[in-house]
Amino acid sequence: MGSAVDLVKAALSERKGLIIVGNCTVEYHGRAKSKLEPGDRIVILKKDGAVLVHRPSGYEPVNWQPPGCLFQTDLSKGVLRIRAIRQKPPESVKLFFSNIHLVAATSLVDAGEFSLYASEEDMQKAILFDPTLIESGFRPIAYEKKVDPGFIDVYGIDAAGKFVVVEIKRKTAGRNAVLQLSRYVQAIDGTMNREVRGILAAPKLGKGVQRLLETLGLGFRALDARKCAEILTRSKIRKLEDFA
Amino acid sequence: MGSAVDLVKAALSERKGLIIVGNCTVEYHGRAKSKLEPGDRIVILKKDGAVLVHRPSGYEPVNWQPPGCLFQTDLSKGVLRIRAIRQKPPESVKLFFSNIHLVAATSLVDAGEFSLYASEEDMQKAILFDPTLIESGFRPIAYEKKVDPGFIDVYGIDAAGKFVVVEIKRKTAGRNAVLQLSRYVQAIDGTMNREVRGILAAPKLGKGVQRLLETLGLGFRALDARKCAEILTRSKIRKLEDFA
DNA sequence: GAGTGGATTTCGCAT
DNA sequence: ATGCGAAGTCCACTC
Repeated sequence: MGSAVDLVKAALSERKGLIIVGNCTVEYHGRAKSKLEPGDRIVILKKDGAVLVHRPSGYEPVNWQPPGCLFQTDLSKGVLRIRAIRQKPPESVKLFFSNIHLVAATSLVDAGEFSLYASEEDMQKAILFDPTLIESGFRPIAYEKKVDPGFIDVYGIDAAGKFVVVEIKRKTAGRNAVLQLSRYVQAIDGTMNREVRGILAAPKLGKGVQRLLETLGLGFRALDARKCAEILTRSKIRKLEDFA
Repeated sequence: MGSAVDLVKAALSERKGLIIVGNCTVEYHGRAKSKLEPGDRIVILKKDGAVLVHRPSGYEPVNWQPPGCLFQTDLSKGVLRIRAIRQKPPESVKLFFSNIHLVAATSLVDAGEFSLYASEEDMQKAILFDPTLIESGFRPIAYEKKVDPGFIDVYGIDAAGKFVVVEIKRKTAGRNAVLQLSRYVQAIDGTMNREVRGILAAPKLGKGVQRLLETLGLGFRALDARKCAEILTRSKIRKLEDFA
């Protein structure tokens, strides 16, 4: 236990990462507060001040802090105590280890690039690259256009010269997506003397959403994020700025 | 490396947890897809089939799977390969370790209870326990009352016999909270022949929200989640059902 | 099984 | 700094 404390102290002072596996309790005070009774957990303290406390099961950490924490540690009556303190918002996570199974100080090097495909942004790029994904004759004018309620994903003119507002969802579109699109159309409609159409581009519609779309006079275009990613792979367009 | 593979295989077949620190690449295919170039990472495979791939910095895992994955592993040309496969939705995370710094098979026991205080639900409970938190003379009738647009947090009658709809936010209330409250008031108003008031209970209001509230004729009551938690600590009320 | 809303959400971007 | 919306969100809960 004593050697574990030394290792922990050394690692924290050297801004190294730490992995600790052992029996502990956890207290959290901040935006909310929580208490975790004793049990075996995996704790990761990262060099940027992030904290993760993982139970043996589950995806989410039971306690945590985003990057930016300062660490304090000491040994008192056989209990290794670690405090992670955050300034904004003022929060703290306190760990009390009564038993330690494993401690590892790490100096990890990771410069590997991470690439994610088939996000909503990919769908947006694909539409700008090939506007016929929306409909024949559609010509985009702008993307991320600011209007009162928020940002319009894609905005343009159709074959007949009408304005078109496109709302993109990478998953099944629900009521909220339709209402959002509707608000955008209303907002544009109020400033234009030309007819404004709204088109929802998503892989599919939730139950009853089709009816709502029709009621509000909005359109739908089936569009799959994966296919959009493939279109981009075949094109040379990589950045949104390419369409500026 | 060979011994690491044996340890990994043994751990996975015995449904133990695994912690692996080493240099790897990661591929993800599923709802989206991603590629992570080589670098040092901390990988946790939990006994329930959860996967976490952590970089040396940051709160969020760069790749992951929620519980329910099946694991496969093998060694090929000095590369330890681990595949985590999920059925619904069909997804996979593939790890390729070229170098392993640490492997630990774990059999963690964690039965410790976790308690979280000061959630939105706690504010709701506190209001039901002490309705004067809203205003003197307020009497709650129902909570989580279903109306067309959603659920009303708390619903009751004020000192003058008017209906009151209370919308609770545990953080600063924004425009959406006001609009949500407004929709609830409209919905109730349409079914009642009595005047309906709307009160937003939150620690504070976002910018411009005060004006919006006034425009819509709605009220505001400052209410702090921490204080609600303390009130509940002093009371014996623990479950919403206690107010049924 | 799908739909809805919350989260100690976190994160990123724009005002 | 604040605000707003997306996320491979996850998760719990209702219909």
